[in-house]
Amino acid sequence: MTLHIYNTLTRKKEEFKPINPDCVGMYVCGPTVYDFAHIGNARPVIVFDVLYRLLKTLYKDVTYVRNITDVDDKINAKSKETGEDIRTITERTAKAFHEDMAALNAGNPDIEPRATEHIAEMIDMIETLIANGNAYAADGHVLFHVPSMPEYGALSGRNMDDMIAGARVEVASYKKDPADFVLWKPSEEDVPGWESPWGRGRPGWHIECSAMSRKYLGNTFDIHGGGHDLIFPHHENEIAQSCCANKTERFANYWMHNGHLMVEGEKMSKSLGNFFTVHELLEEVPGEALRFYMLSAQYRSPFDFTKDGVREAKSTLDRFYTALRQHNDVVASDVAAPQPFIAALEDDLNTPLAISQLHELLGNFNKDPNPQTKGQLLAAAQLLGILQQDVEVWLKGGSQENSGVDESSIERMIEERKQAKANKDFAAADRIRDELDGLGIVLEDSAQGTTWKRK
RNA sequence: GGCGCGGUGGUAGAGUGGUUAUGCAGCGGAUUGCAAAUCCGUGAACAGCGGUUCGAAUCCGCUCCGCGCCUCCA
Repeated sequence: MTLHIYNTLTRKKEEFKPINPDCVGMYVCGPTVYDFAHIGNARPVIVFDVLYRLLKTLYKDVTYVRNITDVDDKINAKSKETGEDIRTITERTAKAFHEDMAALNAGNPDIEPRATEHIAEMIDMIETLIANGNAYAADGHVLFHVPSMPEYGALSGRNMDDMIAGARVEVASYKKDPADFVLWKPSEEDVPGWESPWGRGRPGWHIECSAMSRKYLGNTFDIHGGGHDLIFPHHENEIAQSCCANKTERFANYWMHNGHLMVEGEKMSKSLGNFFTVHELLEEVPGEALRFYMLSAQYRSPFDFTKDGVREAKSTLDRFYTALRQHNDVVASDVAAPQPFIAALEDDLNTPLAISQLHELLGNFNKDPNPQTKGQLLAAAQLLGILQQDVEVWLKGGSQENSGVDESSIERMIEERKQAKANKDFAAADRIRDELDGLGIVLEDSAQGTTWKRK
């Protein structure tokens, strides 16, 4: 089995053939930094982190680029609303984003370019587009002229007539064609702006990805990813800009899009009160549980995020960690993840199937705790980015840091219970166990003694 | 209106034209002072209607239902 990827461009699962087998390039659309990342923002981060881990085992070198959008009208609006300086907002939000994603065990990309640091590259690209006859300046704006690109619409599978028919937005007077989109727009005094051949202004939404991906990955690269909703218009417009500016037929060879999140069966929205930021969820659930939960469905499917689901993911991880603790004395061999597990991931990141392999490994390990199986289990888990932390920290930290008992009192009560058991005073022993249970502490007796964990 | 995706057992969620997904929950058993953890066993599904086929939950068509996108939302 080799890596196969569902390509939005062709609507088929295809064998992945990198342009250069020694160095795979991947670009994923990153956050606009104006507010905490919500749980839906976490899905692509986790999914492409798993892909990155997998690619690194398959290829010598992988370059993963994920941008930070720090110039955007939503940021401007936020600043106007709170009075906070724009730079302060973007710096603080980017930092929070990194912390939250780290808690989800998602590593940083190799390169994380910021839009504001690549204005010159964007202006350069826009000038090329004008020179090539694909863009025009009007009213302080620069617009991409969609009819100048006959192939426009290939990614999203739509044609111009459909779009005009379905258009529900007023068409600005300076547009030559209703489908034309903004590359550059003028900035009023109180809005961030940069000097340009078209006056003081700021870039449109799509141009940063075209400019920055070209700078770091070249005119054509392997994989471009992002949320399903970005297919149109964002990615469609990126393709138009890049192919016309670079005079190439292909921008990215493989387009991957993750499905959206629902919350408790409903669309996540602030008004419904089911809007969760990663930041607030991390206060009640370990990031690893959120990550594992997200991976329980294939990345292209819509995902219904529920609190019950998170709890189940957490207790499943408990099972794995409990087994690892029980056989703490077994030293894991340095082996690769088993082939069926790899094959599942290579099949368009079939993480649910991969997880079922993980369960099989767990069963084998419980039956026969040997170094080989433990090594395989940990190697497989590493690719998913789970089961890498200290077993005691996981089991004793749990999700209830606030349950109010400290470790020394727990140890003391376990000692008391041990005495009671030695005296065959089972009523007293059970009373202690019940008391601890009420505090969220579960005891596990074994021949080696008693261990505990938080629920 | 246009384009696209999906409907699998109590639940979450894979999958293949004919043979057990897997987890959770349930039921029975082993183990345990009793539990917990673990192990063994077990029931249960492929939205509906047609078609192709020796055979379809898996391919095709239609119907019903749900969802997404259609200019700045991952």
